[in-house]
Amino acid sequence: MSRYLEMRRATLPTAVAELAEQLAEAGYKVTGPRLAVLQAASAHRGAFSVQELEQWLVARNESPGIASIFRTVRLLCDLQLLQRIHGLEECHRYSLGTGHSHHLVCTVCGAMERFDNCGVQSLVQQLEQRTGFQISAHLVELFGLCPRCRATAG
Amino acid sequence: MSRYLEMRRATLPTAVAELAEQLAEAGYKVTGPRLAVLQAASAHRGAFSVQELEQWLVARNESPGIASIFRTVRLLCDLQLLQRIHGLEECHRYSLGTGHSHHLVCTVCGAMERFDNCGVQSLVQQLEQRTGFQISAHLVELFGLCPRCRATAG
DNA sequence: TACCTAGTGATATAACGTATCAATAGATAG
DNA sequence: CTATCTATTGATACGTTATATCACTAGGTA
Repeated sequence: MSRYLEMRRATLPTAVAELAEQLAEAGYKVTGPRLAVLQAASAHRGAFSVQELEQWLVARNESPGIASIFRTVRLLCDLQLLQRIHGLEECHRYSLGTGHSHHLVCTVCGAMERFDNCGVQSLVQQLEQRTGFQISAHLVELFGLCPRCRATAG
Repeated sequence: MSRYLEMRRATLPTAVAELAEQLAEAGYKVTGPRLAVLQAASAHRGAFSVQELEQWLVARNESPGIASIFRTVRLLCDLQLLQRIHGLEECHRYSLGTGHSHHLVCTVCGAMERFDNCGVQSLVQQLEQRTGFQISAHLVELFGLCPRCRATAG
């Protein structure tokens, strides 16, 4: 394990330490700015934007430069430790979590549920036959009101 | 019908004239810049970006200011005459077409097929029961190689 | 035809993100 | 433990996409 991570591990939530280990295993250095971004990300339950991470970090006087926050987010996306969430109007939110998945996002408060099986396989087959395309990726995201906002909004 | 549209109608492709009429019916003025954008949009078969519209218009010395191109694109989106296409990495492309639909986009050349029935109804019901969310919108976009690029790429 | 106001163009501004590059800090060898 | 090497950082310039502002223009209507 990285020396720096070993030194800081006791002060870190388990989830953050595990993510940091995955960084190290992938050959990336575990640095202060990267740990800070991991902490910020794991402090947000649902979907978050880079700006929200920055605000959280600034409020705790732990903020790396904005460029490093973007770089870390990008790195985590590349390593599939972070998922980009696509919205109807914007595509600038992220959520911690491994591998391929989809999101059901509350349009009021940003609360989020992940789900894996999106059931587009038969649609994909059908369209491949009809159009001759070879389909290699898909985007499925759902939007609505979470139970809490549903209650509040009436 | 608008006087200006009546005057120019003979010079316009049918599809453009029909879109212009829908603008007029919705209470918007049919203007030179708006007609120019409609012509540019209908000249592009598949998905296009605002920059591509601008280049097409500049090449024909018919380009309105970039602000008006953006404004018109936005207006057409609001009126559901234009659809925003959400990509895996970017969401800055558009396609002409009415109402709710989805897109199958070639990741190499941008060719596009629209489809209406995305078959997420049962997924939506299932998730509403499981999560308590009230789902009101969805995003379903597919990506792959079109027949032509598939042939070229081997 | 004249008038009113929606619409336009030029440009400033904003949001989101990447490129550059000198300085720094984490990892490794000795 | 220290020196060294290079990945990483921060500051900032830049790029792209898009909206806000505001004086001016042109399309619709009486």
